[in-house]
Amino acid sequence: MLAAAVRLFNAHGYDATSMFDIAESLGITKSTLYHHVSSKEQLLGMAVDRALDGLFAAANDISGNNATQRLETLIRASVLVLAERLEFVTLLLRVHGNSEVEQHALTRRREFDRIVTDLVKQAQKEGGVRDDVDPATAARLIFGMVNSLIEWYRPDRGNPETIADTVTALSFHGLKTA
Amino acid sequence: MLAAAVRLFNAHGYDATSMFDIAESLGITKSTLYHHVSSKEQLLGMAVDRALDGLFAAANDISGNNATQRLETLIRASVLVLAERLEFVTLLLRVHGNSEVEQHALTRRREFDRIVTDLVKQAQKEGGVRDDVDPATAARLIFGMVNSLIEWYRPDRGNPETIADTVTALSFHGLKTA
DNA sequence: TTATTTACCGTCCGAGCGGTCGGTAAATCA
DNA sequence: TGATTTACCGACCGCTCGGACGGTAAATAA
Repeated sequence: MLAAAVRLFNAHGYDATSMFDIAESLGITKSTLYHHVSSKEQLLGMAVDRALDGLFAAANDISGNNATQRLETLIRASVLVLAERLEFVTLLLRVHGNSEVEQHALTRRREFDRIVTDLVKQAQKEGGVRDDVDPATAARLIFGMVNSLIEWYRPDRGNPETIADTVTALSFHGLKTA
Repeated sequence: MLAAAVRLFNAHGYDATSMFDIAESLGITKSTLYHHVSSKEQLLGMAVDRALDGLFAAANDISGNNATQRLETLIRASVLVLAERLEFVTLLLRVHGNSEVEQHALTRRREFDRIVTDLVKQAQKEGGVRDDVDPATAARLIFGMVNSLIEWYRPDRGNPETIADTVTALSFHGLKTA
């Protein structure tokens, strides 16, 4: 049910998707849908939490001897979470704070950003990451790259590990020939 | 007038922004607004065209002795267009094909993607770009990075040239210490 | 001066929205 | 068995939306 809602939200936009549309796609009526969920916003909240929980689980589970390695681990893990929970993360990344639920999601996203920025900062101190770039900017750009997955990655084309390899390679070494 | 509409579209979403909201922000009535534009969708169309025209102007104007240099030029130019037409490009990148106008924007975006992918492919042949990555994937990832600007870049913080430097540096050399 | 165009407004409309409510029938519990 | 909960439905409500329409007053053109 949540999955059906998220699919429609992503396909036509949250606002453009009516509760009737969701009910119809499930073969039930709107009334029945409201018997199982209390509001449209609740569906959104459950979905973005599913995405955020995955991201934070990855962030709390990173391994590596130093910050540079840990950053690479987090980038790779994030790609895998994006791929695995693609539709939920897609919805999350399109949220823009128009309601309490969305504000809460934004707050958690900013918290995640801070973790990444701190990691970049530490990696710079270690000398593992070039120090001629602003850590916050670098963090945003790298995760901009990671997050772009939602725009084009489709689970039936190419496996997540290969993508994760490409993303980490580009993140650390860029396009230039090795 | 277009600027006011785009600002509201970006702030609250296209669907969530009513023609009344736009009119109110301009100190006129909805009727007057409809005297100047024929529909809400027309406003959207004008805005995304403004963004796409900037991007294609950049793509048609790139210089460089080889594909690798031309790719770098295009990346840099795109960052500057994003910064300059931030609000229009923001709207463009949030469009998802729910109407004729949006479909048309998507088609033009795909055309731009193809230009970039071709450039990466050529650069690989030249040996200027690592050949262990799929060109289409690399193109999408790099421009995912570029496009992430709309999520966090604000014209009053840091100048576009500095950002463009960082983006090209990360694109070609990655995070690793030089 | 008169005719026409331009900018502007208040009012209205049909449609669609999120959500409520009263009720029914099947499943579960005692 | 009877009582209660659960899943489901049709009808309805207040509200907002994009857009249409008829009209007015100022600017412009003849």
